[in-house]
Amino acid sequence: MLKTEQQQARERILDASVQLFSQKGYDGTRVSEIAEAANVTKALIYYYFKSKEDILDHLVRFLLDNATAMTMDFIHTNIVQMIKDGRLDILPDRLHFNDNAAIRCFLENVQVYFEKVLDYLLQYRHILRIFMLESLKDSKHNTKLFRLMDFFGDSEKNLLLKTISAADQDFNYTPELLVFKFFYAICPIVSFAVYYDDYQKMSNFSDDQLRTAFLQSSRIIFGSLVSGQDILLKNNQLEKDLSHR
Amino acid sequence: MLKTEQQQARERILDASVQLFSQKGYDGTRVSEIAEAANVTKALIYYYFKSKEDILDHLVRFLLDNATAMTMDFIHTNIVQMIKDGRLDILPDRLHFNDNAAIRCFLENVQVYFEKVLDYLLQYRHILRIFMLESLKDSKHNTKLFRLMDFFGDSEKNLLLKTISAADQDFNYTPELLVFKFFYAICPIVSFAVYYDDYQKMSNFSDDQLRTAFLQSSRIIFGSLVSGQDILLKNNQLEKDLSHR
Amino acid sequence: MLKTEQQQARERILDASVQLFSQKGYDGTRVSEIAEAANVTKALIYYYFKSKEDILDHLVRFLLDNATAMTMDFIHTNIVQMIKDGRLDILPDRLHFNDNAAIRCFLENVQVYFEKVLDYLLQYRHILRIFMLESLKDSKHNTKLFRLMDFFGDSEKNLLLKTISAADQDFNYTPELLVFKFFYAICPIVSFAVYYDDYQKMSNFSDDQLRTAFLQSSRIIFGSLVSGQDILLKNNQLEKDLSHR
Amino acid sequence: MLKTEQQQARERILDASVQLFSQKGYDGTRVSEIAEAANVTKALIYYYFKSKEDILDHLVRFLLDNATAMTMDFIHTNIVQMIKDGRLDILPDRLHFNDNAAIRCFLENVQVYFEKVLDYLLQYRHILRIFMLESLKDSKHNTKLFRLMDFFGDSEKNLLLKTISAADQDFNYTPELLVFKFFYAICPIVSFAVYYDDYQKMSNFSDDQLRTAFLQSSRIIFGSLVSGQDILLKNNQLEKDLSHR
DNA sequence: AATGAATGAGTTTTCATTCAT
DNA sequence: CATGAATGAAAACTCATTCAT
Repeated sequence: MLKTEQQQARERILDASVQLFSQKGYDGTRVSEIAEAANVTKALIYYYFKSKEDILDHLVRFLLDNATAMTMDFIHTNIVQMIKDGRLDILPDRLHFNDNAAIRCFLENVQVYFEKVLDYLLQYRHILRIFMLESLKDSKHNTKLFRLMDFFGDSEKNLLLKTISAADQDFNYTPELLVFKFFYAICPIVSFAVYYDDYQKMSNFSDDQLRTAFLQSSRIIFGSLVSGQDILLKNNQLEKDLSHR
Repeated sequence: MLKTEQQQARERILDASVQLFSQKGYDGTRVSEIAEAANVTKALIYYYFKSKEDILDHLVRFLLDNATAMTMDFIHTNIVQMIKDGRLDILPDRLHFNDNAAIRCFLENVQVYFEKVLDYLLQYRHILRIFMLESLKDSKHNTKLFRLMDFFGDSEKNLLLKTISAADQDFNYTPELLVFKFFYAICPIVSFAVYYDDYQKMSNFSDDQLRTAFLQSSRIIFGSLVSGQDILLKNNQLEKDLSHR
Repeated sequence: MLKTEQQQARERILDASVQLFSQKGYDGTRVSEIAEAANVTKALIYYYFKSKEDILDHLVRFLLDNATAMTMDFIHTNIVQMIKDGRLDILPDRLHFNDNAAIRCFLENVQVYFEKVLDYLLQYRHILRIFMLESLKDSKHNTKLFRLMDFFGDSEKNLLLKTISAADQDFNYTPELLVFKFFYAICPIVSFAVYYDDYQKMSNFSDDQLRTAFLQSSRIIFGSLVSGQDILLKNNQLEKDLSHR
Repeated sequence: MLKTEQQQARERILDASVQLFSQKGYDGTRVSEIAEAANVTKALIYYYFKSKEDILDHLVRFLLDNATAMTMDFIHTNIVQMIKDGRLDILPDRLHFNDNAAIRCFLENVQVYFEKVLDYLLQYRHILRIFMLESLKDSKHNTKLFRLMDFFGDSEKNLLLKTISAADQDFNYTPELLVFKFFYAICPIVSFAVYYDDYQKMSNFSDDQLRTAFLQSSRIIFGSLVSGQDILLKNNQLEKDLSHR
């Protein structure tokens, strides 16, 4: 999707759509603009896609499919593998790690996964922006951002994910912690990707600086993805510390 | 804007616009839809507003003015007042509180202010949603969300704010800490307001439960608004703690 | 619909549509042509009508309503009145006239009605042509020509018609006689109206000559509308006569 | 044209066109629909036919050629043969039969011919429907239905037919009788073929029943094809009879 | 003989906006 | 204040046709 060479017309149309939809919104983009940007005729767009909306659907599906694949990969490589190795147990109420090494290993993997997710979101930040734009409207893609944000992908069609998702629910995540996770872990990373270009223009950070700054910020929140309750506890402690200073 | 009684036509038009813009986006909303929803004729809309965009401008200005007023109020009541009282000093590199009581007072005020902001954002979450929708496009309201998010209001036209804004920059906030603040403090609260209705529908929380859960989550992050560096330090500590468990 | 003075725009649109649809068919007519012929802008057409098809629907409904009204009028003035006067009885198996005068009266009324129908069809022959064109396609107006042809109008929505229609079924019309009636009474008169202009151009008849010639031809078939069986009997006789000449 | 086996592409295209043109009209049918129905690509259609209109022309010519052939066959077998046999004379003002046996023979032949025509029209009723659809518009096939209806075929290009056609004009058919013939003989049989499927669906007749019912009805009208004046005379008689009953 | 890709020139429809009253 | 009627400009979409292979 990022090739700029002599791409096939269909891909050029998709690319142009990503650019324009993410800049001007779906409704704000004219099919003729897409045609011009993709250097094809309007009619050809309708040769490849049933309608303007069909283009959007393709983009949404593309992102969703990728996200799903990546999530499944993580689950497989980490959760499932550690369970097989006997280093991790999914108890009714929590993940149980056999030893500190297991915890450390898991945390490192989460960290790696987090960075992979971040890079993925950054790579497709334009589509993500379209996604966000649409999720804010009550369009049919309304709920899909939530799904994506939960990193669960298209869970309805995917049995494995369903199982893990169920497991995650057993995770003793209280609804309150889910609120925390959603608004203080997922929203920031999505926002980071979506506002990346705007923020960069405003701050004059280099790509690397910005990415590093964000990752550093994220580390503050990290542990909570595993054990939010601990964070809350620690933090109460924190507040006391601060106030006793 | 929230009266449902026998409102005047002009207000009904604004109300209908808020609803529709926030549901379908600016471009996705037809003037005729606004007319229908407001129970007026299209022509009357053009009697009260110069153009469709003029309606949007009014809404944006309304939110911005309110936000500005609220921010200035906070600055006055806390920062300025504490400086006058000699309890707070703005040094070239940081805020300096004279004693623990001052810190505690400040933190409490921040907390109160935060809740006020939250309620404000929740009250006008529909307009905020429009704001967000527009900020994601490269419309002329593009940059305004950033300004709003920074609680700086319409800084160009406001000398006092300018001064304070400048002061804030001296705040010894490293650019890295601004990244943290933006993505882990501002984004969450804005997202919370914007996705409030969607999240509630999904989670079946009551208004109170959801608000409380979010405020509780926020407390984790709070201190960092004052002293982000400390949080970062504490957090490194946290990680060590976790791994030594 | 036939005024040529300073008509209202809506009527001019309908008139232009009748002309064009009947000349070029519905599919063969462009909305822009209607606009030009009606001397209005394309946009105004969409101000008055939901779509191109909506125009067609209006025309169809117009003809149907008129036909229904005329049929009901006939039924009232003749059938119902004669029943009230005790001159006509609807028996399970046939119409029973009390005396020859009643038959003669009825036949005269049928004749008058027939001419009224003919003039009506001639007046609206352009709409009828559209009707026929559409009934030949499997459009949604497919079945409506049959209804119109049966002079029963929109029988579903009309209780009185329903009753009479039911009476007509009791009329001892064998299915075979209905075939005769449809193809040798209804088809000719409808065809006459629909092909009127073409036939006239080809034959150089004056309006009066053509109309008279057709009415004269019709008289041959007439009795059969009342008592088809008789005609069939007589006709067998006829054939014998002819062959014995 | 009715084979369903492994037809050649060209025939499948023609078949599909017949189906679609007769269902949706020429203008209402898309080339892509024909392609789909014929299970060929659009491009192949343009390999076999010059244009969409070229397909229609082929169908029209096909029907016309057949009708011409059939008419010529009849003329040859009956008129010409009877003239040769000295049983029939074409006088300047009328057909003259030598004896009753000749009349009887001619009438029988007309009857047989009529049934042949009926079966022919029924067989190609779909093309006939297209024909009728086009004749109602002012397309270039406008006048061809008249020609077909007159059983004259494509008279311009056919010298023999021209002669016969001329003879027919000498036939002492008054213009009034032509009106009768056209609207009460030709229109019914054409309508019967064209509305055959619709009528059948509506009436639940079997093929045989419907055909028989129509032929029976036709017998009433028959003589008039030979000697309309007699029918008219007889009919006046008929009316008197009825009224004296 | 066959086709996937491509298109010019239209088509229907939409929409923000204006205007006479 | 209020509105029904009107519209220019442009939007989405269509379609018969062509062309390179």
